[in-house]
Amino acid sequence: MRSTATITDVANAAKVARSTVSRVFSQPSRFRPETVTRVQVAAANLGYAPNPLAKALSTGTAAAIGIVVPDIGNPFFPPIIHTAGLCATRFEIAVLIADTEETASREASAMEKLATRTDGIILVSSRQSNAAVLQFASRVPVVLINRDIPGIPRVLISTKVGMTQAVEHLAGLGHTHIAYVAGPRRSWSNQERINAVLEACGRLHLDLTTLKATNPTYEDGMQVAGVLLGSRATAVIAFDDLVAQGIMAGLAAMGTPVPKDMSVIGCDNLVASRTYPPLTSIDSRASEAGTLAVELLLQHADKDTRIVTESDLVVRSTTVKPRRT
Amino acid sequence: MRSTATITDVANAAKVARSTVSRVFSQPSRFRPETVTRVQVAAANLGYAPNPLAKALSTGTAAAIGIVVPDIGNPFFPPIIHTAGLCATRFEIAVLIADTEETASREASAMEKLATRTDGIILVSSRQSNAAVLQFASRVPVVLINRDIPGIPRVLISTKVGMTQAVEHLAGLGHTHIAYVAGPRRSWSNQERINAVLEACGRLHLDLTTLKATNPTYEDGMQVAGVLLGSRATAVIAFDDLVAQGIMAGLAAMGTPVPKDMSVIGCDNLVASRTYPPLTSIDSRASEAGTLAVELLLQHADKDTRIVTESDLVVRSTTVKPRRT
DNA sequence: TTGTATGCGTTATCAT
DNA sequence: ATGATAACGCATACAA
Repeated sequence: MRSTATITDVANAAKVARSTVSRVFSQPSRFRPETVTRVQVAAANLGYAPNPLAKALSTGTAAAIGIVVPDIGNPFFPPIIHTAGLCATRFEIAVLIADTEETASREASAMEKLATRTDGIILVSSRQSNAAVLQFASRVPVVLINRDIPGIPRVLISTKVGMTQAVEHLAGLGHTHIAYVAGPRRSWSNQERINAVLEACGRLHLDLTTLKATNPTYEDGMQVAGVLLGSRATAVIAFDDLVAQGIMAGLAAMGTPVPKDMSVIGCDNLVASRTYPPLTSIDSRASEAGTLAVELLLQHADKDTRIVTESDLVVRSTTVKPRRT
Repeated sequence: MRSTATITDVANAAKVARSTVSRVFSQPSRFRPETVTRVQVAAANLGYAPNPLAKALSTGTAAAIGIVVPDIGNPFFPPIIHTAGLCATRFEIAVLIADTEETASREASAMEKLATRTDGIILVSSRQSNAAVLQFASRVPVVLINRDIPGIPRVLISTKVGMTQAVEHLAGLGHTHIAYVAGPRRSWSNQERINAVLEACGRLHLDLTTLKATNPTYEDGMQVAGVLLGSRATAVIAFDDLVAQGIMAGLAAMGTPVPKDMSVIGCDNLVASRTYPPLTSIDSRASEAGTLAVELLLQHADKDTRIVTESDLVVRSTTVKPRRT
């Protein structure tokens, strides 16, 4: 916190009362132009900037929000944080950030800490129980991202449409047996994705093999590649790009060319453009969620607000006709 | 900002003065155990938590720091932010974050905003002029990461050792002509890297071709691949992993197998383990810089403090003996 | 060992 | 149209 000129300094320099200075900044129209400019000049000369902390104490609103993510290092979150920050800046609002290292306890304490400094919290991919989150949200304004808890405003990054398009894309190419590599069982995203795949496969009469990547990592993706080759699937949809990347590496290591012998589709479209071959993936437009969440928080959105984002398939080079029909 | 129990509420409940409550939290030893527990019980019952904003106003220190990065979406920064946050949490200090979208003007205004809310700022890979940064640092405690401005404490993420090891590694494999693909001309990192390569090549009598990736991106890396094939180099060191990834994709697209016909080395070791083949890269341990910078800031490090981090080569699968000696 | 009083920088409520 | 003054929640110098 820096000691700069205070409102009192400006008031003295401009020969007016402190309250006048304060109001010149908020409602200049209420004053004679002469007074306004006198105050503004004095403020400029002294390099005066209002102290947000003092303002917070006086007004009861901190002009700051908190954003809590499981792991900043996960490439899924930075775009969300980025747009949230952009949006917050538009409203002259500061962003506090906390990384919970994927643990519920750290998440809880981080929220508690942030709550006392901010006007509300955006909780992304919470690892806590519904009950814990609800209890917290009853005391502090909260907006959820990627967690579907009735009673708390939330924005869900959906890939349902994209997943459906992915299956249809594969069916259109002539695939009749595909695999889905699932992510974290409890995750809302995973459940939505697998449901979409199930529905589309049923509708299009495709055989479906379901595999699991316990953790949505490159390493687990690599391990799954072996199992995948044991199935009769000619195409695979992975829980996310990271897993898809692992699968591609695993297949390559086993001498199976992608896409010739196996079509691969990722999800999130985060690193897909930088793989080789460039990965067909589902763009979830996750970054939009950051903006939406900030707006919801600032507008004190109704507790039943539930925004579901759109998504679509981005076809690149890893999906082709199956070798054997 | 949430309205919770205040120090006055606790004081009333415990039948003591406000100052007693305050001091029970800071120096419990000064009180009779009976008083201490009475206050603690009252505080616990009311769910009292000190208001950091009020404390900040009273003490003149905000118990918060700011961290300013050019682009959260760049995978280079999140690890730094992560460790900085971890370290700050250890000291019970909050972290405000700002993303400048790579522009000097946004960076300047972000720093100005953050300065009024925090006790100091960590400025990462600043895009501003030395003069502007110095001027700001004269008013507000600042620690630099990856910017070498005398007069401001700084931590530099060095890859000198790793780059030297990289050249030695290639020489050891039998390469006699290598290429270096440079990054942003003005960047401290780039200058340090190219100097290290120049020195090692001179010492080991290696021919060196220098190429440029105007922006350190995957796309520019791809474009460079063509030029690279026009040279007689049998190995290439890229400014960073992203460029290396682009080069690998470019080479693959032109039918040049890596590493058989071209050895490739990246830098930063951020995505290297997830490429295929896994990329030999230089681990710059960038994340350490976050911790170091926070410590420097909190300890009010001397203005001439200059920490240079270590680095080392991580050999994976993209570097082998040259085909033609 | 504990209580009283004051100030931190701002906004807001009265006045004038 | 502007000024005086009381909060906001806490820490601290000073008393007792």
